[in-house]
Amino acid sequence: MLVRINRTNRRLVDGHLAALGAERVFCSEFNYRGGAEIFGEGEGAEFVYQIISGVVRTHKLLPDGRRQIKAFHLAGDMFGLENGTTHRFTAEAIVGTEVRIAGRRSLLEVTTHRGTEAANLIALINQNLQHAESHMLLLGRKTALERVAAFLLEMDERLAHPDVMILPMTRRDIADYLGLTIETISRALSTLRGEQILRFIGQTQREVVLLDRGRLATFDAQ
Amino acid sequence: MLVRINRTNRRLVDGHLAALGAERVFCSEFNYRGGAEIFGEGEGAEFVYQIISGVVRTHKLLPDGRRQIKAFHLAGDMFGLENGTTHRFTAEAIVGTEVRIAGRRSLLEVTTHRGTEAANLIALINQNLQHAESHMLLLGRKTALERVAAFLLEMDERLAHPDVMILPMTRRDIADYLGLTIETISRALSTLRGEQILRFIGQTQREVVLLDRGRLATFDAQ
DNA sequence: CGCGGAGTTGATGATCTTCAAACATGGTGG
DNA sequence: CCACCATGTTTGAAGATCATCAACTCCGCG
Repeated sequence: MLVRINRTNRRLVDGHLAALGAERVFCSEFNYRGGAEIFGEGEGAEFVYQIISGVVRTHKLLPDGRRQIKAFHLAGDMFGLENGTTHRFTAEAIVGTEVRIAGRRSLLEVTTHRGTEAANLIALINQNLQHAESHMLLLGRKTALERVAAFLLEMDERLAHPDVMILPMTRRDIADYLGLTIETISRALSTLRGEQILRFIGQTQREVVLLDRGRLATFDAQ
Repeated sequence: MLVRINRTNRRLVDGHLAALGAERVFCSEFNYRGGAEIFGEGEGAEFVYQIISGVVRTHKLLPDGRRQIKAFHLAGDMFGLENGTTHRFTAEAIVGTEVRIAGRRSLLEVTTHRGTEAANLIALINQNLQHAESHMLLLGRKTALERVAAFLLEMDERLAHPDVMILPMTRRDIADYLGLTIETISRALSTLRGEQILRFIGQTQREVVLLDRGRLATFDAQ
């Protein structure tokens, strides 16, 4: 998986990318060999890409090597557009691939200085996208215990780390969120309780105290 | 899960929704009881919602009742914003919930008549979101055979139903896309071949002929 | 009090993974 | 030219994880 970039030419092109960023977006073209990395997770998101020909895969990795591919991108598809300044995925060419590249900043700024409404809207949809993407990794590659740990950490985070976390949803809701069954949820919670990572308040089993958030995080992958 | 909507009042409010659609978006407020359906999958997407207080879940259902919850929405969260005219999810209040509502058309048209670039950008991100959402259902609730059938149908669709479908990715790529192992992919393909639904051309096992797309679709759920 | 909904726990079972072996292909170098 | 090796794929056997089935508790409520 060596990175081998063959720059071919730089010229203004039209197409979907141009339609997005309008005429002032400068587009150039690149070629990647099969197996080449186009950008890596965590790298700065300088460019947005559109495939002229070839196939690209975008994926996330867990530290132990488990991989979740988010999508395969074919000719005409765009990828690499992020809300923030870093890529949330790694993109690799599967076969020899030609891409068209536009600067991200010019593209997003087009909308920004046209008014904050559009920018806010894009940020909002992008948040949803980001959440869906990380949930795909959870559903595709995490174990039951990892999923439950991730769920508890997500809720704790979103509820601003309360002393007592009151879960508004049933075990069935949690199960259907995490792609498991209610019994598996219950067993995972019992395991975490046995590990002294959490305890329940009252009889309802919906009020949770996280006793050790750090150790809980080690139960989640990454 | 009866639908019990208690309309409380209608008045102009400020907040994130207003920030999105600017001042001219008319916002009203509604109350839902726990268990109430706010909108259903497939219904027209007339409104966008922001939670004032309470909790909402959004989910997709398979015909046999398997459910995948996409997200839990808490106070401050927005949901129900779709690219097309219909909702891709069902939204239900988990507990008593107050929401702020804005008309979708006014909100999206704000960006549209400000320039097509922003609208194109939003459409693009929304496509990614839509794909991620349906993939979450696949990863959370579909069996191995259903996933492979769905994958073949997706590729067939995106390659415009070719006579011979040339898969550019390895079995490992397919496995990591579908949240399975290469052996399971291989076994599922062999099963489908045994069912006379597909056959391989040549020795490479990457060139597939779909012999019965209709029957293949029955192997996928929904 | 009885009933239903929600949750836990145990026993069993199915699906999918892991481990292993075999085979084909394609490239490399003697 | 062919041995050789890495990569990719299929298939079988064994094993682990999670699902299913079932029993039980707890609670709220008419």
